[in-house]
Amino acid sequence: MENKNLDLEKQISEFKNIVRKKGLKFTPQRKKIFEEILKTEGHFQIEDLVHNIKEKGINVSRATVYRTLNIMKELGFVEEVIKFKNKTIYEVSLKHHHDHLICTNCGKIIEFHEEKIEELQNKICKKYKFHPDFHRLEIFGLCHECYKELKKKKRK
Amino acid sequence: MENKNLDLEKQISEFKNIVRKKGLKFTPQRKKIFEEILKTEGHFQIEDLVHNIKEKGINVSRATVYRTLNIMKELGFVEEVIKFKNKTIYEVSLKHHHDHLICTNCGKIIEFHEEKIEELQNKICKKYKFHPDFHRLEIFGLCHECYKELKKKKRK
DNA sequence: CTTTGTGCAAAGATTTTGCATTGCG
DNA sequence: CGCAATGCAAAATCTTTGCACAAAG
Repeated sequence: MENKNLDLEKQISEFKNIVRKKGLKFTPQRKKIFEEILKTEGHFQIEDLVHNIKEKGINVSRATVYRTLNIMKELGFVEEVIKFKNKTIYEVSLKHHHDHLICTNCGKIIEFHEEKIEELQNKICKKYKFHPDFHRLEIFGLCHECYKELKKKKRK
Repeated sequence: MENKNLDLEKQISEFKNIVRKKGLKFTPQRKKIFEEILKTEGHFQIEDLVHNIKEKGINVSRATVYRTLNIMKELGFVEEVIKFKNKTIYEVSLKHHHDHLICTNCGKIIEFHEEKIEELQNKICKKYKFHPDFHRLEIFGLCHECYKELKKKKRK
């Protein structure tokens, strides 16, 4: 628990330094948004963020949330990872790269990383003389729980 | 050329039959939209479609284009494949499955298919007891031409 | 003739932006 | 103090929808 708080402070401090190094300002709003993002399990949607912040009676406007996220994206603290049903899902980029299994029924996101897939991708890029920057691999389908549930319903 | 027109008619006819089989109506608008989609090189954006149709003086409203695309998606004639910069890119699903290299500079889309990646994906799904439906693999970066061009500019 | 489709305009949803004001550094 | 950030509301995008009318089957 204490450990966690130390981590949190360390990350916020790092964020502060990087923001300032870029000639930007470290405002209470940016701090708050960053804290809220760290509290998520790694993935979040903007509207959830806005909602969570509003709920706690903290004054950060939607515009600021959007603007801050764009800055964080540029600074590499978050990534736009998934677009599904016209919603953008962001991801906190504190871990190493991974891809996603997305349940189209319950919305659950499972992360995975398969080095061999990354290698094959590089091979393909070479073949097409393509210079990759980043990629997204999203597998949509049903998680085990939803699959079982839907199979049960079908039987009835 | 003649061959191509035969193909076209055959595909339109198939579309007509499937639409009717579903109890839906085969209207001139739906025919027109389908024809325009077939004319693309496999990928298109809704607004381009609307624009192309409008330009030819054909009367199909934006609402009808959106509604028709949703139907075509359900019927499997098109797929939503890429979300980039808040734009949805559709793909005509007449070819076998493939993935995409997307140039973030010029927007060019290169298609590829790598069976080994598909196999690895299946392996991963099994590991997580996930039941895949479809997937998207998008590699963003620079195509060879843009890479060369941007390198040249940087030097100056 | 019934039911579905269309066009239009309005409404929704998501994201960006202009401008006056605030506040960090 | 100067410049960047904020909040607000308006606007810009993209997409869906209600309703009256048209047309397919």
